[in-house]
Amino acid sequence: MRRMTARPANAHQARLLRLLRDGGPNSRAELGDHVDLSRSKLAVEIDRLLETGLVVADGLAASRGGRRSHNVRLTPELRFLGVDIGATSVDVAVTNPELEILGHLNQPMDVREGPVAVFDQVLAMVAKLRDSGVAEGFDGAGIGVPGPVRFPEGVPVAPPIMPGWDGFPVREALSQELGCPVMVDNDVNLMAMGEMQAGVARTVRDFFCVKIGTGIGCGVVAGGEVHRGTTGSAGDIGHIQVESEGRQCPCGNRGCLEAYFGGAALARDAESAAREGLSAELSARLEAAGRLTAEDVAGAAAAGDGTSLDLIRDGGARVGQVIAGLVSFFNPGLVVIGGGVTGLGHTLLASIRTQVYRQSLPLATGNLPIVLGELGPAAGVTGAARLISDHLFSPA
Amino acid sequence: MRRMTARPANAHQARLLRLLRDGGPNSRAELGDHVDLSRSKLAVEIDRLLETGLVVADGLAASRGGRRSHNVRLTPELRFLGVDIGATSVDVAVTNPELEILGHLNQPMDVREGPVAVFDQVLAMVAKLRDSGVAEGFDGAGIGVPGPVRFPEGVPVAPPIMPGWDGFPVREALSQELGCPVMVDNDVNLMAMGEMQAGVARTVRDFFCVKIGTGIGCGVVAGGEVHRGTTGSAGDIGHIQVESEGRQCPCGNRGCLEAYFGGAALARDAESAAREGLSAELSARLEAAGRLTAEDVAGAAAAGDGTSLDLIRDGGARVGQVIAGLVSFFNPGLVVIGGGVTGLGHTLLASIRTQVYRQSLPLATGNLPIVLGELGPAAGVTGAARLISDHLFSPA
DNA sequence: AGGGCTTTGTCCATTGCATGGAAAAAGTCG
DNA sequence: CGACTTTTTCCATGCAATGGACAAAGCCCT
Repeated sequence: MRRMTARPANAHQARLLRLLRDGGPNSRAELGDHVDLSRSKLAVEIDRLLETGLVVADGLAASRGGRRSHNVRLTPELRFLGVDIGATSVDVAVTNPELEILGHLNQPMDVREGPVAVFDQVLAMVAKLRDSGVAEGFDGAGIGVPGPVRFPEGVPVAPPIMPGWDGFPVREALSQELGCPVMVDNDVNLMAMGEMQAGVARTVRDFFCVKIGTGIGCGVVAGGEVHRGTTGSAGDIGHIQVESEGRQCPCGNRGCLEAYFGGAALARDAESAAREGLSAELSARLEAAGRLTAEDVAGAAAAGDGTSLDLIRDGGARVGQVIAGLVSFFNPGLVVIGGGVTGLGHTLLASIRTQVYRQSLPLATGNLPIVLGELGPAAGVTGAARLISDHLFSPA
Repeated sequence: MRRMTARPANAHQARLLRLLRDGGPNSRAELGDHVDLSRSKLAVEIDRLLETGLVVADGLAASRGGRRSHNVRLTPELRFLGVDIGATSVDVAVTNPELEILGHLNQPMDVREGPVAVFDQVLAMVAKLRDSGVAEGFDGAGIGVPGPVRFPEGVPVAPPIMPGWDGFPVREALSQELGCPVMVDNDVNLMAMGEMQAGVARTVRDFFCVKIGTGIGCGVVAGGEVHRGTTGSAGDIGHIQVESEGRQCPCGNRGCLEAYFGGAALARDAESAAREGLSAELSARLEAAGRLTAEDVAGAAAAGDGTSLDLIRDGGARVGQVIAGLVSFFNPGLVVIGGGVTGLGHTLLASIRTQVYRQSLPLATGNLPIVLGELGPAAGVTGAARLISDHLFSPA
């Protein structure tokens, strides 16, 4: 099947494409209400978009009191691929032009096996999705990796938890394999973009998105744009110190946030608690599985286990302590909590909120919502699709 | 004298004005190398700027191997006023169109006396500068205040250390008095803009600027733009917690950074040390003056007083601890340290550096300069002039 | 059904933006 | 002095964008 080749020729066309993508109106008349252009000029640009094949006519709109307007829509055959590589699993999804997910696969995986093995697995998952019929090919792909990325080149740099990936040309390699444009970013940045596209952050321009998975990271959005920092490592908050002379962290320092909370720390603390006999619930689960995970703690907490609840509350307080400082610094309009451990839910959220509202200045927290992400595992892949679509829907 | 009335008519003209302001070339030919325009179009835009009176012809440039180019420059009579209101003093300065300071006054003052009294003092200082002949009138004024500002309206909001200023229409009032356009911002933001205009941050797009005066604040610049946050309180880092269950802070919390360092905390700690007889040097100074200030500590440290050096080192470590976290979060390309206590100089700087380089991730600190501001008290007023000049040199 | 009103889409003349080429003006250098 | 370079102006041309006129297509009311 022939894929998308054309790109918008100017800013107006890019604007129109994004409006159509983001659930704006799709009648020519209403589009005119959103782009500051005369009706004549608008007609010209839409006609050109029709010529490129990026949009197609789509019948007539309901009347607004006069002649009915012609509808247009993004060519429905467009397909974007979103890939979200985590520390221990991969998500792959296919979206339609409106970035709605048509098919989604998740598989366990270990990034430490290196780029070649991971790519094989990702390509197999892509093939499976293709076979399921949701796509015959892709017009673009976005991919997130759990570490810093030199964004313009799409190459991971010095990723602590991804040995073997340093300098691997992810963008180039995936583009070769898929035969379409590819963009690469940090996984937390994509989560933030996902929540901005289709989740809780749709109307906010300054926010951050704390992702608590195996480790802890944070996507930073300033003025509607992802802030990546000078070397692409912005948002790397897992090793902020929360306790001087505190616990030893694998990174070499002491008292890091990740030494106290995150999937890894939580599992470890739960296992010690179980071994010390502090919780019958956790001990039973440890007995059954041989090891404990964050999900076990979540389950035990849901069953009313006090030790698990304490672990979650303590962890939330640590995270809240860090977030409180960042809120004072950044003054966001929203804080989103997401990632694997959102299963810990409202116990965690309450603990974070308490800490932030107590520690930050009233002016910064006065009207500051702190909420769980809406999209769960779909956030990353949606953000990945948004990343490449933003790229393709911008002037060539 | 007639003041500037015209504004650039389009983005090209604005671009040209800023190039001329920021020490770019001023021959027509070289300007052409910097703006992506044909020579014909460039000539048209420059001619229009000449008509508006914003720029004037200025002789011929040296030859670059052929016909000599005509020079242009910003109308040299343009004058900007920069006002920097601190907690305990005011700076007022007049700049030429290139934002170079032509006259500068500093006077002690207490913001707590309220806007009316402070305005009287500022206007008297302005009159004095005017009488000195550096300006007959002003084409625009920028003013910084030590607290959060609702930027579009130019109104302080809920400023903790400025009772009586909440909601006071600073922009409106000053504009009335001076008869020219006025922009208002937080003082640390202006310091950051100042260092970006004429100081150490000239070539950096992501950085922050920590101002340690009576209190501690931070100007945040992302992508070359000041980040003000949702309510204008971004950079308010003085009350980030550095010690759980730590010292009581006037803000109501415990363990805030400002409870440990900053002009106020340093003076207080020095006085206790003196009373406890820990330092002969400090005791002597306390005896002499009846109280101690940050300058006394700086002086004692310069004289080799161990207690003072310890106070500075401890404080620097606290500040460094906070900055380390913010560096991980924001991944800046530069950190600037400024404000009143820069007299503490390299002892402070070394202590901050040690802490940051030890605590932040290598990728974020690998090539991260941490330096003292270059401009000292001129940073704020230069930033204020830049603020209003950016405003006036943008399309009407 | 018909007439008046509204909305939408197209056509067209006009204006302004911007380009690139030609030619003139003003230099340098051997 | 002549060949070459750089800068500036001039001009024809093409594209961008507007707004007005008008036709098409709808609504609603009588």
